[in-house]
Amino acid sequence: MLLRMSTLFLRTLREDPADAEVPSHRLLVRAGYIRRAAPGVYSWLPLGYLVYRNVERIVREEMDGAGFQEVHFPALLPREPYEATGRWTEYGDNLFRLKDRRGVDMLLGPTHEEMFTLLVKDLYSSYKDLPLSIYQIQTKYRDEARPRAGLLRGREFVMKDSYSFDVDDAGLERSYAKHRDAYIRTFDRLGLDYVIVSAMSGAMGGSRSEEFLQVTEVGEDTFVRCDGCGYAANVEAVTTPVPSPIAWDDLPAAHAEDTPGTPTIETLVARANETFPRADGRAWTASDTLKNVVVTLVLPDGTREPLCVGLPGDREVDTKRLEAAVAPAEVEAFDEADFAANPALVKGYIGPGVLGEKAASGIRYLLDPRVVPGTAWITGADEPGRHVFDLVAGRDFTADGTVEAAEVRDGDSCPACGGSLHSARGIEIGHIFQLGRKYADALGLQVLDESGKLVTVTMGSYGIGVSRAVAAVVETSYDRLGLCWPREVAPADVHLVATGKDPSIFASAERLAADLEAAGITVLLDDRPKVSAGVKFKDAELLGMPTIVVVGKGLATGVVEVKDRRSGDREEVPVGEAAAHIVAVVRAR
RNA sequence: CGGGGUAUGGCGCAGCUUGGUAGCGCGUCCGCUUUGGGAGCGGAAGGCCCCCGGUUCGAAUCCGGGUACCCCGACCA
Repeated sequence: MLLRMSTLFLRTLREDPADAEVPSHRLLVRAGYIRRAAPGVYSWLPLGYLVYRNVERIVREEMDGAGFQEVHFPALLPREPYEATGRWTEYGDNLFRLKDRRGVDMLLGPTHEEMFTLLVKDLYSSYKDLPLSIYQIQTKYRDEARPRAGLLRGREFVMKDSYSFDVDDAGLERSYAKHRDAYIRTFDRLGLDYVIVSAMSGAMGGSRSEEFLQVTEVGEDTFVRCDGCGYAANVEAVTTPVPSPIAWDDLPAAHAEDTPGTPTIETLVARANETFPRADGRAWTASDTLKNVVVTLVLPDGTREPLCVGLPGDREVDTKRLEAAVAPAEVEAFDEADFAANPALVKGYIGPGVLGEKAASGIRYLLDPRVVPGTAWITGADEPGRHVFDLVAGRDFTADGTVEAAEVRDGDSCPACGGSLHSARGIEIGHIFQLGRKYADALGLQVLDESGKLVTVTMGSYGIGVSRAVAAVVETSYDRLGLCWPREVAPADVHLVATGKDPSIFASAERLAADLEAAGITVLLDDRPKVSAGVKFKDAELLGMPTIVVVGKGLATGVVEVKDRRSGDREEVPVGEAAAHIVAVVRAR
């Protein structure tokens, strides 16, 4: 393939676009790879589409290589299947809905679990047909509340989605593992710097879920990693190491004290140190207090119920973690009206005494895992201006269970090895789920097993953001001059710059380009006449082909210049050997 | 859905405080010169100044109301 700058449909921008901040967005627009068509909707220009197709090709090769079969569903879908699984309403405003001329509801697919499940149900009915893994590469539509960062979060985007179908859990485990391996190969080929983190399966149901996160500051997902071992988890899925219970034989009895004007943890700690100093001389801190945070859960059917989370006073409730823990319910703040409806709760002085399904308030009470039996706390006495000291978990109060809802902080203990966790950000480039039987149940996907009994199929769901991966690749490979494509996704192998006014220079460049093309190398030839060398060099750096070849003033001494875009290394090569040399450079990686 | 910011030629911006014929750089087109780091000179095209209303002799500018976009948060298989 030979592309000519003289005729290429391309306009590079000299300055950064004002409405783009993250590097991938800024550079893809500036270098003329994409243009915004509408909020969160982008058009691909020739160079961008070449990159996109390369990424898609790699994804497809790895899927096919793993033995998965490609199918293709429509993006325009009927309402009924989504009604059957409840997602017509569950998806809410995020679903692009439309009506046909007869007023029949349709939608633009946000994901295709229903369609895949129904297709398999249509055709297959025996355990002998399974396992099966099929996939598609398809445009998806989600009416995001806030699209951002160019290709990273669009309302239209391309996703590769696969689904596995197995008769039993062991089969699902194998299908999941195959996808996991295929994803590792895919992202390695794309040159991404990623981690695999444990994730919550959340509302999707199922037992196991992992995300592939490209590590970068501009990512939207927060995850934690352990310094010591390989543990990594999405912040929603981090588990707290549970301390051993402590014997309470020697602990003093609980005693309520007057602590007027202490509705917050700060005021409480200050008052405690002033009026009730500890016997051992150490000062009270927020972590000695037990904070009881009440929220309202909104269930999918609209029912509202209060929930109280008890956690050490030095930590806040992380709403995302709490929501992940109580999914599919959503979490809302507990407001004044809610307090009025629950007179047992004394705002600012809530204690375990009234909490729990069997206690005065009847409110379900869940504890942070750190609050193990034998730990002693200062907490609300359920009377205005009073707190209880030396209230011991297990001895003086119990709860309805535990919940992972406390914020995760840098330095927290690793649940795997006890080391220290630290947080980082990432772009979700892939996600693999063990869905289980949620969709098969809802849509009635069953097969006959060996004994002739109907069994519900168990499924996995696996996604790669293909258009997002283009942006993710950029995030790993750019510098202050512009893009630096990895060879496998670059629009062309070589950017061949002809600079000078002597016709013999252009003739030499043409010959070299033809030789390279004949050898199977893709070439972007800058054959623009009357364009200064500086402009051509800047464009070559901005556009980011992995190898830049300059045919110019060196020709007088019989050499051309070969530069590596990423390292900046350059060497001079005799014209006669140039083609062979460049072929070797390109093939080396 | 909350908070902040912005809206002026293809791109990046000034002008607005204090109302008076819309400006700069880049890009584009023509001519000449130039050709190894976003060239020089001369000429040219291109603008409902986001929209609607108000004040005024006169509004890009002042006032009121919208809308859109960007960023942060909430949300996000």
